[in-house]
Amino acid sequence: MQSKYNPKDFEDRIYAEWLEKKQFTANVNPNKKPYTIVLPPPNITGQLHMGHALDQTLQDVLIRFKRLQGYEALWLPGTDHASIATEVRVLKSIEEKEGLTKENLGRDEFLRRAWQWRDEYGRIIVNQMQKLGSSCDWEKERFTMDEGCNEAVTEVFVKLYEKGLIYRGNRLINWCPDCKTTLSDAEVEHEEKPGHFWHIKYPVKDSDEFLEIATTRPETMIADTGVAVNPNDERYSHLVGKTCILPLFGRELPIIADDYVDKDFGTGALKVTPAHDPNDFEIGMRHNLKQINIFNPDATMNEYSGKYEGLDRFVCRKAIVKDLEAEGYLVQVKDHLHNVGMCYRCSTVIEPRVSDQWFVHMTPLVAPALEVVKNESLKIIPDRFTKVYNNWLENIRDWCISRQLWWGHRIPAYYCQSCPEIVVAVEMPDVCPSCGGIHFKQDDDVLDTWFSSALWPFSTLGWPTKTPEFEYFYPTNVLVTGYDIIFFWVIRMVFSGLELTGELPFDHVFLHGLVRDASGKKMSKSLGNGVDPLDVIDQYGADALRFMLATGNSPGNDLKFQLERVENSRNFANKLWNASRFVIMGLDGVVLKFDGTEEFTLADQWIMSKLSTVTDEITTALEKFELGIAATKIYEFTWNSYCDWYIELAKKRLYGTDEKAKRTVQKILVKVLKDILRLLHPFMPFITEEIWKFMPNGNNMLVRDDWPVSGTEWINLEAEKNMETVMEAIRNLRNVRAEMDVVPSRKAKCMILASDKAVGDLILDQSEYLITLASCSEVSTVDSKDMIPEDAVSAVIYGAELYLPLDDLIDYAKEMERLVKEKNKLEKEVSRVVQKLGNDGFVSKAPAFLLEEERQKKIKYEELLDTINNRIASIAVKL
RNA sequence: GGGAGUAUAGCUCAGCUGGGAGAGCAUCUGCCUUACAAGCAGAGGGUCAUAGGUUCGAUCCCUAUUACUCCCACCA
Repeated sequence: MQSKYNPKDFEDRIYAEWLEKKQFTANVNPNKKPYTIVLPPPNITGQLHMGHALDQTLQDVLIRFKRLQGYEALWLPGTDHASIATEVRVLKSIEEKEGLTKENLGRDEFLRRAWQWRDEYGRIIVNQMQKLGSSCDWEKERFTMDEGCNEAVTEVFVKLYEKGLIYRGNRLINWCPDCKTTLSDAEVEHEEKPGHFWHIKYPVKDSDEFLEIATTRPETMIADTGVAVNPNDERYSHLVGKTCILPLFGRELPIIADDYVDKDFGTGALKVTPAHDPNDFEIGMRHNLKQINIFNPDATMNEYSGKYEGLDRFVCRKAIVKDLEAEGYLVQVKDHLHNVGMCYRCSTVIEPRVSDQWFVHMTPLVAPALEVVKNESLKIIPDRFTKVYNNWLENIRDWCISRQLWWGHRIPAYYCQSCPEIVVAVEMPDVCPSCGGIHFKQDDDVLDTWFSSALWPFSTLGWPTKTPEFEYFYPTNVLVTGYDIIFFWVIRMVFSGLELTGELPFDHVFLHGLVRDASGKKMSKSLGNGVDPLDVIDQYGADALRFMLATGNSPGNDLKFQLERVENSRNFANKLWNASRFVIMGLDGVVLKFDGTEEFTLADQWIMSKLSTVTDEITTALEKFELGIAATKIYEFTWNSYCDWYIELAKKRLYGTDEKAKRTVQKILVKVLKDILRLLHPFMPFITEEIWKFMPNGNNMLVRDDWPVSGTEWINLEAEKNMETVMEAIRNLRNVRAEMDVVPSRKAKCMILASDKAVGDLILDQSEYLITLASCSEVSTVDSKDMIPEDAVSAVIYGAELYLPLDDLIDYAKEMERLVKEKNKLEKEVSRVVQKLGNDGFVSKAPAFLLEEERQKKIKYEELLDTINNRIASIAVKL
């Protein structure tokens, strides 16, 4: 093994071995319990970013943990066709390279290009995931538009249609004039933007009165078909039922009364534009108002707009305002902040429009989805997002699922060319059931990309066919994804799974946050602040990146990406690498198995006891999805307990001549290291696998069925306590020496003056560690102060004073300073304890163990303080 | 207009069921001590946002306030 950890030497090779030995392949296996995660399929729009790396790291930690625990663990990978996003990207790239448009290409050629795109990016994505170490079962890789998923989508559409849950309706929908397609409500992003309130006079017919109307969108007046006021508004009640004249156009508009109108907002009079505003649409329905569509698909004005025809909507707005002003209809203009809906893909302002579309009828699907959260069969982590989940479902409207795009699942609806009949079926029908006609045309539209995503947990396992895989692996166990797609995806999977399979698709949702850059901004291509996971892997290794991502934050919180933290993780890997190297080099190829004849030292008992505890804690943390806690624990145990202490404590025996002692310490070193590798493997799979090869009996791979069990028989609190005392002594000695500026090479005698004989004996018994770790030349006990030379400094622990005679090296002023500092600290502690114990409330109400603890502390601190005070007194005379 | 989150060391963040505040980085001091300078040893640094409340006891629970962030929402 090389002295520097160099992940490039082995990461790719290890991954290839895993694949070759089919370590990630999951099979139907009645002898094992299944554990399933389906990967949130990345969009094939481009390369993976740091957010994906986070998402996948969390999943990989969980799936590797379960695989090690002995589950038949399936992590099913795949990619998403991402209908609108991909179509936009592909078209843009074609336009840039060849100057061709969608229309130039035609549907078939466009689709051919899109599939090419998919193949290319699908490969890139798989490669990236493998670099990261994702342990997916690649043999089961899926794509949302592959044959099986296609079949599932069609089947679902037909089924839901037949059940009345999908219908075709003429409704007001969100239209993106740039993408030229409808969008669901979830796909519209709202942003508050400064705008204006234009107050316009609408003359009342056969009168010299005017109705003053306030609007933010004057251009839509072309489509006005009424004016509404509140029925209780006395200012206008005499006008209800009359007619007013649309300025500039002269059309007559009925004045109606509707409760929707707020008397106190604007002027209390509302122009009604049923074809281009959701509220007006509803009002229009109630009052039978005409709908006039005034926009072309690209949101330029259409033929209804008279002289404004052909103008862009915003240009038209200016023109109309100018004309209104010129003709004296414009009363005033006010600044106004209002919410503007925008396309989540291209940020173009959405145009509400009436149109024939396909919808999912949501009401019947909502109740079961709410119920599973209420009765806790579905748990969302962290819990606070259940509120978000509930709130969305409670206010949901029907889901518009048809898109005027080409890249996607084509809607299985067939229009008879001889009569108005629409047939929804898996295959194109032969004969029209109404008129007997034989010519059909399939609906041109495709489905919302999230329609197929909603089926992902089961369509990928073969559903609607009840394959053995589906029966075995479904329902899946946990869904890991970002909180930003709760609406788009998580909820839709839940209600789809419940409706179609009768089961929850997963019982836990584990949500993580977004990855931000070091200054807290969202990473994005347009801002250019994205960090490419591959670059980081190239520089620091995949394990370092993974470890940083897994420890960076707590569930549901955003994570700031900091290279220093990756570096720290890399250093940790290096630490482990070198510790392993040290252990392995010391083995001289001997087979090591505990045989019951070993004599364990205090240090051995201590590390084994700590190992048992930490194993237990890590297992529990992982089961509770507390990955950050688990990672921190293994980090601390490895670095602090194992490397900083145990290896140092082991060295003397390891280098010594006592063969038996040497073998014992080797056995412990190896045992603990092997468990560290197992516990760390979910987080750092590459390095742990690589080191594993060098372990005795490490010829198998580490990946499966090898999670350590916490050996409770090793737990030894007495040993832990005693070892802590020894460590405390060592720390104090080091501290004293450092404060006195005594170089390590200068060894000193250590004389123990024990007030508690047990402590004195313990230290003396473990004195070899004071010699190796605290630069002591020899250690001895003394019975009284008289036996200690004049020029000595002391380290005080509970139950003993440790004196270091340092002769000329002692600077008493410094020593005094140190002692006073220590004294102050102790006085604070003592007064705190005294106060606490003097509090009747505490004494009578606090739990007994705590009371006892405090009493012990009081005794301890008072004794320590006493000792320090004596020292101070004796030094004072020397100054 | 509703809802949520965050506020802890100079920076980035942990802190599980209330019981003497932690890590990494940065800073200071000393060390090439035969696994590791991507290291070792030691040190400094925090009225846990503010004000109340509950409690014997609050960083943690409750209320209000402030600041920042985010989500949802058809008042034109």
